[in-house]
Amino acid sequence: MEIHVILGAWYEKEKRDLPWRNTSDPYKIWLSEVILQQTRVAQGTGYYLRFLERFPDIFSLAEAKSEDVLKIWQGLGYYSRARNLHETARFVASHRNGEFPDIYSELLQLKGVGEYTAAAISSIAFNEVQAAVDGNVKRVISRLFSVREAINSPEGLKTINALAREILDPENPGRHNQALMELGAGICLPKKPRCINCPLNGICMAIKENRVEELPLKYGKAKVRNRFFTYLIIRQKEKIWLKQRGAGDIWQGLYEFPLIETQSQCTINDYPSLLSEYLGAKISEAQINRISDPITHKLSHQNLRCSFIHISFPGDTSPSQIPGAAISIGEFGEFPVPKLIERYISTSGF
DNA sequence: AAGACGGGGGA
DNA sequence: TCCCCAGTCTT
Repeated sequence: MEIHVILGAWYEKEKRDLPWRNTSDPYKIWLSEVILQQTRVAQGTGYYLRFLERFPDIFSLAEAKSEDVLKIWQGLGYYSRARNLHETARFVASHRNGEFPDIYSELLQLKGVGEYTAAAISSIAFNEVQAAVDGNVKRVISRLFSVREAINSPEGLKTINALAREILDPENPGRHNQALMELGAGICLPKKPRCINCPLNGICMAIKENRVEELPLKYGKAKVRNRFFTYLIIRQKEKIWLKQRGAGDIWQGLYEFPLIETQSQCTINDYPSLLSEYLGAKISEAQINRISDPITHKLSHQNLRCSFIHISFPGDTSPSQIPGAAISIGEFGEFPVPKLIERYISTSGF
């Protein structure tokens, strides 16, 4: 199914009831968009309601004293927004007979109305097919398509804008834009996104590639990805288990011990369930010989926190679920392994 | 392309 | 503390 269909249905069901969503008055939509520039809904809502109470239409705003406009704005920050709002109101009132511009290109000429706000107003108030790309949308799109470029670089922005236009709902651009933003504000969060509740989690490229936490990329600071590895050094008599790494990740083709990767540093308490799940067998504590202190291994683009758990099976039987294959310890030197593994073995032994 | 512009809230 | 928020304007 098309993205905008899923998204639209989700939005109808989950959208918040916000005061500016029950109007098609461009004055009110314009006001809400300006207030919400770099401002959270929770912070802006009270200002929106008080502003409208004091200046219910564009003429009352146009006739107001600038001190009174700023007074209402007091505490909200970015006060140029209030000045531009006032100036634009006077312009529209005097030069356009109070009629708000109704197309993107003209909205863009207004003071304080940039690309995002022009697209938002034209799509929401006038149903013009324009993609409104704000911080939420940049994040959602970059994850949805696993965009490799930084979202604050010119190329990255071009990519995001192009994708935003592609997935736009031509029948309902305003609703679609708001749905994308709603998703970014409530589900596709900067940190700890709630992918489990996301209507698009089945088609999200970042989820598929396990890159949700590191996206969106930002130019300026080198984003180093943190990963948490727990290696299982599994021995039975003179045998030890190794596993070859697959494509699409570091160390492709090299060998290492069976590995459990977690999203965060796991503690001693996590191991029993983690191990039994991974090996498909109950691991009694007696079989765990040693757990190393975590080692940090730095790659240019990743920080690896690695722990090693030494496990032995004294008898002749071992779980059949162990990933990889058992080799004799004597053959270990014949297998290519990452530096990290080599270093650990040379200092700690098997 | 980079900096200025605010204040609040969450981790 | 740091990051980010329904961005825009200026240099």
